[in-house]
Amino acid sequence: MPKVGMEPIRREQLINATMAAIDEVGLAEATVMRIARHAGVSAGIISHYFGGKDGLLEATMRQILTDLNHAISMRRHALEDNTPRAHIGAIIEGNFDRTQVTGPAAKTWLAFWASSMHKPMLQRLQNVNDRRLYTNLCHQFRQVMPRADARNAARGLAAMIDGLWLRGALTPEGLDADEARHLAHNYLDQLLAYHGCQPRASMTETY
Amino acid sequence: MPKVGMEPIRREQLINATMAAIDEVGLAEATVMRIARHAGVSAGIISHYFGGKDGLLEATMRQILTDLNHAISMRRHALEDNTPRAHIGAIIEGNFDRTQVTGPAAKTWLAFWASSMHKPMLQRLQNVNDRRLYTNLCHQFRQVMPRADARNAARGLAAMIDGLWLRGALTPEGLDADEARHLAHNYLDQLLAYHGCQPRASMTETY
DNA sequence: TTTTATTGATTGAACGTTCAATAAAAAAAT
DNA sequence: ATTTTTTTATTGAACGTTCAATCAATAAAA
Repeated sequence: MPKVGMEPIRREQLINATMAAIDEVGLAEATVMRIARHAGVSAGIISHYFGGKDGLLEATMRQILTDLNHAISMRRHALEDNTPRAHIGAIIEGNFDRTQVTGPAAKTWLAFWASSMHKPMLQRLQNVNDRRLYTNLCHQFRQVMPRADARNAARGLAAMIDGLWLRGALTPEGLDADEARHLAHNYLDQLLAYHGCQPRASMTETY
Repeated sequence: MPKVGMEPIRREQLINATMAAIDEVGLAEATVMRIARHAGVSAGIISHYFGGKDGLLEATMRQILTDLNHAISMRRHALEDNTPRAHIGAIIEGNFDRTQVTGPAAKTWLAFWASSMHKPMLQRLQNVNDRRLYTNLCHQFRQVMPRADARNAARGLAAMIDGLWLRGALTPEGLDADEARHLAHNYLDQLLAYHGCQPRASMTETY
């Protein structure tokens, strides 16, 4: 079987297998053997390509964060108008991208989040991502409200997004992405309404 | 050392030691030996009083949920007025009780939450607690808004509370409980304002 | 003397990592 | 074209470690 140029293929296989294994039995029982079996390779190959289990887990988390940021920036670059509402809306939409919220990636993300409390490397990755989200939100809010208000709006919306995400990952039925987006957008409307911004044309209900 | 009636004392010691160990090194590395050392006893005693490590972890999660519910219902019974706003406010305050949000209990709670995804017993405990919070919020909201709105308000506020909680447990500095309460209360005000309720006398800022 | 509480060495299972062996593909030599 | 050599990719058994659970031994209290 050995051909040249297997490395990128195996890396992708193993990262996907890691998410599948964590989705299946959780991080604690996602052993190298189980992950390798998912990818259809032997256990030893993990150390060969990732230096060890920790390297594979780190690479998997990087992949998830990369995908998430990609989903967000794609939507932001596709915007027609440059209003803060549009940008923040795109951030919300990106966070609730179907590929992110459904399936193995969501549970893997939550598992890593919890694990990052005591693993410095994961914590670092988490922090960088958190700060980017906060900074982006803050920058947009500051264009329509004072700085102190913008900071609180950014923190509130970030908490709302995470809360919806986490509840979605935990409910056995999985996240109702539409409802989550609805709640986040309405919260955004409420935050902006206090500063004289018009709500969107559609979806002006109260909840 | 052996005296009669040690059981309740040891159980409490070991549950507290479990939280301390999880706070220190995380659930994955909270071994029975480390927990026992924290409590100043030997490892074997855990199986004696809890039937095994799983029994101790389950008892610890029960304790945390009991404490949380206690903090909430104490505040609700101490209310002077019976308005929905007051009750929901008490639920918020209870959730951000200092003893809950600070220290070992918060990180232990988050660790269990993540772990509950793949451990049926923990998931059951989590579900019961979640449903109680949602039911209580829903019941209060329904007194001032239509049922569909109340359901969404309850889900939104529950997500907000969890999001603030989780972000607090993960930030190295710990949760700023005052800011979290502030954000949650203002979100509550916004939810109620749409249905003709007056905001609280104080704290009518926008964020 | 009997009961209750506790210890800690031992056991067996499970884990991540390592590495010599293997096999296929690619390159070089004939 | 065929054969030989080299390189690359992969395996899986062996190793050392770590963990939870067990239980005979022990010691204090009743």
